Amino acid sequence: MSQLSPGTGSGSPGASVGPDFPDLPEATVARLPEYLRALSNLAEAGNDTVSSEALAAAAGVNSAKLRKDLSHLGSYGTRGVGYDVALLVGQIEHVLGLTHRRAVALVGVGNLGHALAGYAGFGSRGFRITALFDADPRLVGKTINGLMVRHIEHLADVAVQEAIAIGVIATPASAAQPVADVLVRAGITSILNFAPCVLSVPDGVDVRKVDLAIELQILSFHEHRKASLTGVALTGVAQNGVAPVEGVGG
Amino acid sequence: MSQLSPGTGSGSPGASVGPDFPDLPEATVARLPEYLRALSNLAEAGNDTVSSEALAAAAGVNSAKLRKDLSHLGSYGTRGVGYDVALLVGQIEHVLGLTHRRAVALVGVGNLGHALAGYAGFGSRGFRITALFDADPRLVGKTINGLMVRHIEHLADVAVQEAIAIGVIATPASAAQPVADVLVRAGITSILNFAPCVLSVPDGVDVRKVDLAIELQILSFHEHRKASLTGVALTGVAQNGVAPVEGVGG
DNA sequence: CGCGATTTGTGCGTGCGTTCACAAGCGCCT
DNA sequence: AGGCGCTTGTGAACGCACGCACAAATCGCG
Repeated sequence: MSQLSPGTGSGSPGASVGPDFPDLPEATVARLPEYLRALSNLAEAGNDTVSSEALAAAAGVNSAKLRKDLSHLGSYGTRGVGYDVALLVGQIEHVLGLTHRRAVALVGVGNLGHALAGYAGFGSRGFRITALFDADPRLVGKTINGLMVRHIEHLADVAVQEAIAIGVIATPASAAQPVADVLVRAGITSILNFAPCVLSVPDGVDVRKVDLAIELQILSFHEHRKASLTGVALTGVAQNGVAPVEGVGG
Repeated sequence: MSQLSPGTGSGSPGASVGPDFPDLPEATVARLPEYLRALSNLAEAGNDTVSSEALAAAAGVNSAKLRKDLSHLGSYGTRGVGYDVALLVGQIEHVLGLTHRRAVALVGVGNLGHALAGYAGFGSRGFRITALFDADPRLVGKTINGLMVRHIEHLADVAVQEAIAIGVIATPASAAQPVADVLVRAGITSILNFAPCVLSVPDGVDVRKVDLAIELQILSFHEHRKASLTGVALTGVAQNGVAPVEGVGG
């Protein structure tokens, strides 16, 4: 996934070219958004500075890990004091490329796509869904959240015109690969895929996949395992400090 | 052979309660659902057996990794031939605890929750949302996909009565922690959290988090990085055979 | 001005996950 | 029956990530 590659020379390089962090560990990158969210909350709560301990707790990680993560993007903390919240917010936003709101194209306005189109959480965190597409003529022309659904054949035009670099696929699995091909051909280099299938894209295009059923299946495994354990050790050998559940088993 | 946990001698090895795989690597567990999906597709396509190479391609992973993953659950392949698709499907389903359909409670029937309640992908992959809850009286009583939305104060009763072990939180972030507390108190031990916040739960309760904005922010980072790179190395050192993007750059 | 309390930044050991490479095993063909 | 090609299963090496523990640095106070 982290296979980077030049080429795909797209668009204007003028605006915000900086000597950024090409070697940030992927695990760190995945946690930065979490820190950013926690920091935003802290900033809203009026906090000026925050210690690594407090921020780590708010982000649900180990404090040493947090410090190491942040150290990768420079020294923005003060020993004995902590981190400047506003400064860190700005820095993380810069690293994540969130200094300007990014345009997102959403393909597939079915059940899930409809919800995503109306999801407020995107707008407040650096993204704006600027175009909706579908192949179903019954959905084309419909307006969702003030945005009209267009036929997917117009995707390339719109994507280029509105400088859209991120696409979201919320179609059935059978349609996902063709849609991905269209997205790639339209110059989109980042895809968030909600369809339960593997996408094949050329190098230089990043794909992240979110599969809701898989998440549940992983939980199911642990549930199954826990059930086996309680079945085996039914005597109640409380080997962990789980709080007793009240009002159950009656 | 993969000798797993010789102890835990629990009487009957016959039916379904077995000393399962308590030490399966977490990374492997996270991939098993992907293998299962690929295998299901292969089975539907009429394939009887499949090689690790083919299955790995269908699941989007390295074949060595796939073999090692599968080896953790026993020898279900035949050298020189491949894996028996049906057998492997059954085995993975067994390991993941998907031999019976699991009941899921969904809390928060807003924008996203509504979509999840109607998402067909759950039903076909081992889960059934059997109860919907919300705190908003305007939503309580509404019927979604043939299921009535109940007030969250009834969650504990319903969860116990219907033996629900998995809960999905699709509420705003501000409501997520109280909802999680309610779920835990109702005896639910697995939570899938769509709210952008960290949940605090007692030991023994598993939480998985899906944050849609974070996924986009991770993509944004790579997008930003790619943009910087193309800005720096604009000459286009095409060292890979990436398909040229047409009609971009205007 | 110096000292102690506090917190960052990081070197290092450890464990996990990934990948390579190959021996072992299986079926098929002659 | 025997050999050959193919595929699995796994030992071993490698790299990454995590967490501990501590030195370095800063602030506040007497």
